[in-house]
Formats: sequence, structure tokens, C-alpha cells
Amino acid sequence: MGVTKTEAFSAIDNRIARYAKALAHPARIAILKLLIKRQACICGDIVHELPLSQSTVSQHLRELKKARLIRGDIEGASVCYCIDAAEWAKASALTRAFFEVQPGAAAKCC
Amino acid sequence: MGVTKTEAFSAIDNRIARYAKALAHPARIAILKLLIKRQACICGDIVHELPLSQSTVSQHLRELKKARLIRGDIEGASVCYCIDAAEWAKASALTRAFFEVQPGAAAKCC
DNA sequence: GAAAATTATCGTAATATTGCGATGAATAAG
DNA sequence: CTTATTCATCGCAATATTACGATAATTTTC
Repeated sequence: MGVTKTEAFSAIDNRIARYAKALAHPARIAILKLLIKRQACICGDIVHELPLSQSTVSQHLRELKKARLIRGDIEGASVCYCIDAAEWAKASALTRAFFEVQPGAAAKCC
Repeated sequence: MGVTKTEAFSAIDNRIARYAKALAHPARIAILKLLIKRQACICGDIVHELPLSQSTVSQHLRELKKARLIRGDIEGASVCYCIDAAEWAKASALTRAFFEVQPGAAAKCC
């Protein structure tokens, strides 16, 4: 149904999935990398760096905002985006914890 | 268009996005956790552990297989699934590298 | 104030995702 | 051989995603 049975899964699992969903598109990976690289925030420069239309980039930024990974501060006529450090740390920690469980134990199948 | 401009982004960004997409659903997080927890692989036990129908679980397993994060070995009438250790390590490393760039520098906005 | 620049949002189109029941294919059990 | 078990796949319905152009809302510049 294109609709996820959110309530059927744990809060942690939903949260990891939420972060993963935000990263599930190369454009959003590229945007986040840009925001990190320039440290200070960027506005519509992102549009010029990506091979996508302005409206599409805006939509991706909105997705990232929805996942709380970035913030956008209005700066005159333009908007300044940046990584939300707290949420970023949370996403990083949860994802790492998820991947780090039993690093080698997964090797053998049946 | 529901279609991603894959060719417009770097191989690394596409790869991270591919892994993230596989993790972008709580059911798949739960499945992976199960596979890790039981070390050895499982088959349709997954269906009994999740509040989803057999066909839906099968579809999620297929997604995970598409991302190469798991493998499925036929074991008589049933199928044994397990984490693909090599790919798992790659996903872990790429994701970690992505998150670890400039841990604190993202704090300040404009 | 009028024109230009910067973003967000709306509308549309194409495709993807999520979920389920039903059906198939394969092996195991009787 | 027939029947049950196990799993994948098909078909369907509802919704979501990706992308773009057009438009609207701000703000700056002239």
C-alpha cells in the first residue's frame, strides 16, 4: 500500500530506518557532503553544484529537514542550510551501533 | 518521475545511497538484526517473528538481496538467509566514513 | 515603487514502494 | 503418487518518490 506498518516495529528500528531513508538518494548524500565540506552553511549554491533543477533540490532539502539532519536559517533573501549537529550525532551513533554488532560472526551461512 | 538520475552522481554516493535504501524500512532493520542475533541463518522463521505476511517478508528479503547485504542458500524445502559478511563490512565502512567526517564542525550555522 | 534574485510550493507525470492474497514451483513426508 | 510445507512471484490497490516547469512569497537592488 506504499504505507509502512510503523507501529509494528520498535522505536529504534523506526529511527534507524528514518535516517537511512534520508540518505537513500545520491543527491541527498551529495548535499550532506557539501554542507560538511563547506562547514559553514550554504544556500542556493547547492543548486549550482548539483545537476538538478532548483525545485528538485529544494525538495531534497525538505526531505533532509524532515529527517532533522539539517536546519535552514533564513538569511535575507536566501536560506542558509547546515547540518544539525545533535541529530547528526544521534544518526551516526545509531547507525554505527547497528553495523557494529557482531562484525565477523555473520560470515558463516548455515 | 520516481526515477533517480544515478549517472549524475559519484559511484561512492550512489553506493552509500544503495545501502541506505536497503535500511530505509523498519522491517528490513528488524530482519537484519534477527540474522545477526541468530548468527547462523534463518529461513521462514523470520516470517513468524515479524508482523507481516509471508509474501511481504519475502519481498523485503529480496530487497536486501538486491543490495547484496544478505545471501540466501537453498536448504531442502526451505531457504537459509544470512548476512553477506564482505558486503556488510563495505557498507559499514562506507557509512561510518560518511558520518565521521568533521564530527563537530557542523555545529555552527551561518 | 518596480525589477531582479532567491526559495518554497503546487501541479503533473512517471515510476517505485509497501502490503496482501492467490498462485506456482520445489522439496519433504505420508 | 499424493499431500503438505516452504518459499518466490504475480497481480492488485494505495501511496510515496523523483523530477520538472510554473507560480507565489520574500527580500534586495535600482
